[in-house]
Amino acid sequence: MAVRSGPEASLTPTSYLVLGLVGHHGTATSYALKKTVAGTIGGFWSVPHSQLYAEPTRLVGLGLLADDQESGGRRRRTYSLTPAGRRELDQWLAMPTEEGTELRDLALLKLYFGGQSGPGSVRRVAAHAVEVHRRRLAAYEALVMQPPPRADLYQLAILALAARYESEAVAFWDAVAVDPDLG
Amino acid sequence: MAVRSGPEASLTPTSYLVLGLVGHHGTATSYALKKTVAGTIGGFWSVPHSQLYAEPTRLVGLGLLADDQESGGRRRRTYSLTPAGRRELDQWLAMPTEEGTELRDLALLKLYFGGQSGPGSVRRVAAHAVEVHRRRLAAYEALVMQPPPRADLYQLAILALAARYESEAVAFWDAVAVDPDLG
DNA sequence: GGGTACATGTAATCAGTTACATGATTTA
DNA sequence: TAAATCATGTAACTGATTACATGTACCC
Repeated sequence: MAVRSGPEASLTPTSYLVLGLVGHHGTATSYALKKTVAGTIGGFWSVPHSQLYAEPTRLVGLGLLADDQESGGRRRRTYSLTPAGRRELDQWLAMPTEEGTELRDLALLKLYFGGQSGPGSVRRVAAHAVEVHRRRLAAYEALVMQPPPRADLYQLAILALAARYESEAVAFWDAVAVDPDLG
Repeated sequence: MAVRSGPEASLTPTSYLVLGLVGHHGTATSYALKKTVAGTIGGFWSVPHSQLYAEPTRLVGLGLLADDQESGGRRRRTYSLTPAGRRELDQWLAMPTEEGTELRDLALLKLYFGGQSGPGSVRRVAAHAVEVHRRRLAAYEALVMQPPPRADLYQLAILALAARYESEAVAFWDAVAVDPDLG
């Protein structure tokens, strides 16, 4: 007789992202999740919108979410945590993780092979990366100044960390753009 | 009659990672790729080893890699770039990317929902994250001090950037661990 | 009343993950 | 010679991506 229970084996980070967002909002439609992701976490943990429709369906099947579908009009589904879903989420949130941060970045991957592409390519890639990170930095700073509704201190702290990373990235790529040989 | 050519539509970042590594080494087995990834890029762009066996096979099929299989012993396959592969890689390396960095981090995701889990959980998750990032920082610093063979300036610069991020992460999580309420 | 952006999904495909399997070397 | 670790793959499954499709509300 096992002590642990629940379907945790089949849950992915996306599952917990959905559970967490629904838990945070109390109640949410897929579209609401999409908006939240786009506005905040999306910057450091993106999910395509189709997943935000598919995943809640799965979670309902697992008994972790309840859904309430409108009978008229758009017939849209509103999700909320079941007690089992709340338990599963809490348990996951309390468990430290072994993995660190993955800095997934195609531009860094290209730079990694910069020795094969030559200074011209490196300079162009770097110049563009500067712009990309500048924009992101501006977006994060705007969010910190004018936080989205329902944002709490943890979320603001994370935005601040992300902003710090972006500002380092700007400096980094700028240096590369100025001197693509890293002389 | 199209001007562009090649199978670039079906190539993923993993494909280019493999092409780039093979190009960098001149010639490589899957195992060699695995070692390189584990030692360097793995920190910011990880790939499971099974992909490093499957992907080269696909690339051979697309005519971008050539393989040379030992007839005796381990019958291992050694890959090298074909001219088409070199062209495809160069073209990709020269093209700036729109996407920025994704800071994929399960611990940050948990912290994002920290308001739902309480200070106790947050503290424990943070304390563990400090350790994880400390170890990574140490590993990056060791690499910078004693670079792997064949590492060039670009690769060292990236390691340095990663190290800077890790040291910020240590500070960040340490602050959270000390004061999980972010008072 | 026609266009455009918002809103809400479904379907097909496939890369990536996880798990399994096993031969070759080294070490104790 | 047994154990452990290094080296080299294969197989099955499925979550994620990409593309398609359509309804609804607002605006000019």
